Amino acid sequence: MARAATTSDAFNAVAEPRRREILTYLALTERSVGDIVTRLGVEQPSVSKHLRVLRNVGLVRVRRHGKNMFYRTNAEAIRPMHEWTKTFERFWSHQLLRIKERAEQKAADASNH
Amino acid sequence: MARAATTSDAFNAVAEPRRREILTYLALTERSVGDIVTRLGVEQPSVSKHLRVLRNVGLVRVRRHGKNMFYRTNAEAIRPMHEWTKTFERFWSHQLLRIKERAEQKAADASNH
DNA sequence: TTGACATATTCCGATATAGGAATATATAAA
DNA sequence: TTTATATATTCCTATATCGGAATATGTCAA
Repeated sequence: MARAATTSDAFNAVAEPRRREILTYLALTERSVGDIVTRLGVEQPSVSKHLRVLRNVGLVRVRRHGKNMFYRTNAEAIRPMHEWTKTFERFWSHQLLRIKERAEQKAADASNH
Repeated sequence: MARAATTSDAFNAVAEPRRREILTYLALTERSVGDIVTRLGVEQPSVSKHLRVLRNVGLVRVRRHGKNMFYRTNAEAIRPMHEWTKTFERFWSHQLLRIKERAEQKAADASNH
């Protein structure tokens, strides 16, 4: 067996940095493929292929208008990733707290020479 | 060029479902490799290889105690993913709001027969 | 030192990429 | 209908995976 397909879920699709850039760019407004190409400075076929992957996992939606295809981010599809990472939030808070406490302890020890 | 290495960053490492399972399991307490093996029901070499990847990107920390290696999740390394997904939070809220509004409008239209 | 246990690494094979180049498809304009 | 523009797809190749099987490494105990 090989690595899971990029189109198997949002986690795999988003592992590619270019695709994250595209999602960020398309979050506010829909954009044509040409706009994405000039914004990212990437070859057009490359952009189309990335969009294909994003579309397959529901991370973007498309609309045709004349010769143009307008893509926009479907934020809802990012939500499961947010939820998963969120479950670790309390742990990094704890870690930071412990680091802070240790630093303060150290400072107190130092002032008591 | 091929797909980026799983060890290139947290996004790539976490794309693999088994590795997400491991991180979840190791979030609360450190665990030995053997514990992970029995918990996940996966071959030991497979677990060791996943742990290797997670370790390379800083998602887990290790400590040796006798014959055992105890791994624990380093939540801090998940934070960048959380931050990235968080930037889309307001968009899915908007989308949900729009869906809700549309549903209410539809209900109102229906009641006005 | 030898044996037992815990974990890591290597070798294998099938598979899926990403980018580049070339080309195909679709729509509008002349 | 031909031409131009926008986008998508195909073909190519190098590369990195994942799981399984076998084996290596490391540590403790007798």
